[in-house]
Amino acid sequence: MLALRESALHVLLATLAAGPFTGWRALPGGRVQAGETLDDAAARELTAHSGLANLHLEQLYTFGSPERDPRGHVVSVAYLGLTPPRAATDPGPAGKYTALEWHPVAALPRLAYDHGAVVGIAAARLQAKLRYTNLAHALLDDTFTLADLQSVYETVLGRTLDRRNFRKKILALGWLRPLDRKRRGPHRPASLYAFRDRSPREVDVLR
Amino acid sequence: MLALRESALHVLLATLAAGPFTGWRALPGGRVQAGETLDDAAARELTAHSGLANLHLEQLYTFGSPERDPRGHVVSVAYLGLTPPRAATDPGPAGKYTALEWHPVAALPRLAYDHGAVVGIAAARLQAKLRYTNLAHALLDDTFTLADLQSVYETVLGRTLDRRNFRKKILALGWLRPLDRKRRGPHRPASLYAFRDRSPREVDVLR
DNA sequence: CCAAAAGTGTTTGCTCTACACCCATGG
DNA sequence: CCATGGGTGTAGAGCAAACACTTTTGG
Repeated sequence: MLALRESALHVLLATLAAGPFTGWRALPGGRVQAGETLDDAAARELTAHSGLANLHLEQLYTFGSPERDPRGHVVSVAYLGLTPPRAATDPGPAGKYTALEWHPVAALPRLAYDHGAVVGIAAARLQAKLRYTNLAHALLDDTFTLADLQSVYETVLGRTLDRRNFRKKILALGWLRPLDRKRRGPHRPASLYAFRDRSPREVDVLR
Repeated sequence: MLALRESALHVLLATLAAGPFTGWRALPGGRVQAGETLDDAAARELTAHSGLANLHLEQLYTFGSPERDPRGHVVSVAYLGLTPPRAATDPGPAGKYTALEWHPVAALPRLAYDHGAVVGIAAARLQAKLRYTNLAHALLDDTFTLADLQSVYETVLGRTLDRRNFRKKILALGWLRPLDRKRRGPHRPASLYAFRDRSPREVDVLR
């Protein structure tokens, strides 16, 4: 589960209460139940642990090296989840974990199993898909300013973008619907926007 | 396993000798063995059935719908394999299959399980990666002409490309090493090329 | 000498990039 | 009125697309 908090990429980590890595941090997860789709299992596990629901979840990669779990040969199907800011608060302890907390990806503790590598692959996938899809919607609340949206791109891509060029390009894509509302604040109010459509769209680029 | 034969995308299909889909066509595969990586298992199965070895193999997607196999809940990790023309001959019957044959993807028979969908996802992945990686090397023999290479792109992308622009762009990438040999034929001989490096490279494009 | 594929440059339009100033609001 | 972030246009460069003729060989 990835989210942006204070302009930094964060990942939701669990503290393990049992097993060979007791006390270590790891990605939350669980087993597929009989008669259940992999997608369903990922959504069920996520909701059970964190209360988060209805978020973007997509299959990431399947890990099956025999030595990844000291207890035996386990195959794990990793999922990439994305959370908008309003849902990205620490859920606290739940079920089999003694804690569930957001950690900045740039400064992670050592993770149990091969989960450190999993986070790296997830971040790379997010960065790649942001370049050619409308996936940014999954990291934003329903309404947002263009500055918010630009911040998503800048944080994930790891560099700054020219504000005028960004606005031109992103508006030309036609993905956004301008709202009649403004976000008030200490300075000039910013126009609010929403995505017209959250279903996947591909494009030729935001470099 | 995908390959290009006579300028058409083909897939290697097995004819099942047992099970609920006896006589149907399906993608060749098998079970992971104890102590074995998923990648290793894919390579082992491929070699065992077809004698093909040392080819491009990458994880494609993991399928786990409970209803995909009538015998029970099976999770399959699908791999995308690519074969150069010289290896893409029908391997004939082997092991648990009564036949192993290349079929054009454009006119497939009905496949067992959900394998029809798997082939569709594989073709889409191939098309996407051809656009931004040097993956074409896996579909070509060691030496080839620029016309051969252009044909790979045209076949997989499904449209024709301007010969002059194609040559300019592909040579500008620096991926190719010109050889001192020519391919003789009924017409003007064509210069032969090889890939300098078959390790994965990404680029901004061949549209 | 004919058929067929190989080989090669230039022009045009478009897209991306770089860049600076005024505006609206809260405090 | 001041500080701060919001909002906007244009000019130049680089890239992609369109396009036709000559060359080389085998038969």
